[in-house]
Amino acid sequence: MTRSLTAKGAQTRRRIVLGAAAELRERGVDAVRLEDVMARTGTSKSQLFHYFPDGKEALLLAVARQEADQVLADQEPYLSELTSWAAWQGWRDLLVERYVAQGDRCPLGGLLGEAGRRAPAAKAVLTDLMDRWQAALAAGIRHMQAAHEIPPAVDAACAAAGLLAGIQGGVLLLTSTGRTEFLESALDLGIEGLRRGA
Amino acid sequence: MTRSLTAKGAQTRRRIVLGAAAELRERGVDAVRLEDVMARTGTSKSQLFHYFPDGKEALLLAVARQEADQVLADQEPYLSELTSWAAWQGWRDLLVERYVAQGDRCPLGGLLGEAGRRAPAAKAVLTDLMDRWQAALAAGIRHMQAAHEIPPAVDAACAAAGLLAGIQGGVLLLTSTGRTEFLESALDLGIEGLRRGA
DNA sequence: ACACGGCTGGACTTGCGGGTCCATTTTTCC
DNA sequence: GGAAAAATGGACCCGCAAGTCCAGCCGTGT
Repeated sequence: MTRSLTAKGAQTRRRIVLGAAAELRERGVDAVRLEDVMARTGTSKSQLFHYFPDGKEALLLAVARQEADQVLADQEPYLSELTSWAAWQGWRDLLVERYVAQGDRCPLGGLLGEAGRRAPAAKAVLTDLMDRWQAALAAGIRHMQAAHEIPPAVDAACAAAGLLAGIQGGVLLLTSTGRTEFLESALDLGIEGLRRGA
Repeated sequence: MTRSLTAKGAQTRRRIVLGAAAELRERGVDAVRLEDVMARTGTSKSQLFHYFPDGKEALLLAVARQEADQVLADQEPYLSELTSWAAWQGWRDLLVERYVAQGDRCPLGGLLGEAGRRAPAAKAVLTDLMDRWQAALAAGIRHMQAAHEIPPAVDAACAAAGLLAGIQGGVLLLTSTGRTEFLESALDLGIEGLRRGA
């Protein structure tokens, strides 16, 4: 993107993005203040605008990209290798554990809500994330179908979409109500449904 | 709550809440400005603070209560009478139709996200809504079990939780990506799962 | 009718937070 | 070593929107 970045500059930029991401998780999208990011990262306002001339929105967009990649990376090594029921179960457990540990801090939850309306670019990042996520699940389903573990009648894309919806809703309800049953039930029902060919 | 309300006063108050609700749907939780509510409802700032002395947060809380009740009311007459597969299907279709029509405006989506963190009262409204919603679904499942349409091994509460998670995620993804497949798949898979006893 | 209390209008204050500017220091590169 | 470019510090500006205040209006009851 922006050329001419000193090693020191790149490091500072990275520090800003990471600090902003942490601040985002703690405070929420629209409660993040540039001042907080400055304090956490030990930078000044001129630095923020030096590396992100388009201001807050551009910074948050960079953070969104970072977090979106992280969401998928956090599901490895399971997500890319959903080739056995054990892998599915491991993936399920990892997901639950991770989001329970996160508590009410969802890195992208805020963006999903409605922040995307004023920031179409952020919306694009989110839809792209969901596309990749759904594709990974669908690939896993097809692997299992090839291994005759899931009936061929199952539409992989549809099943993946439904499962993904369950995850998102489960996480949403986890963050807002503090209860894990929604996420766990959604995952268990979804996986059990695959087994039975729903 | 507030006593000594003239008929005219009650009407104005109601007008404010309704107008604020509309504004909330259109602009989102934290993008709502008191000024917008004033313009839409033809009221002045002193009126807003007259009826809601605690300011914006109290107003939005009143709106949240109103909208939460509406969400359940909108699912009638199906939600209370999930006693046949036809009723389940009708409920499913109604839900999809309603949210698709709403487009990217979700009355409570914003609150679910993270607004609840700074407004615990709003959070309580949401958890209460989800409780009632889940209970209604569980009741429907038990009806079907009594009619031997759903295997008795199914845990009604868990299945309802999973289904609800799918709905929330489906709506969330509908509002953020514009695609209906998530909501539809989640509902179809959930209902199909009930049939098969997942 | 008249007085009291709720109702309404609108100007004003205040604080917060994003964005700008420029002077200074540090790095890079020839 | 020195000029040019990048990195940094921090003071300043500005608009927006929540919340305050008070003066005047209605309508309700005795």
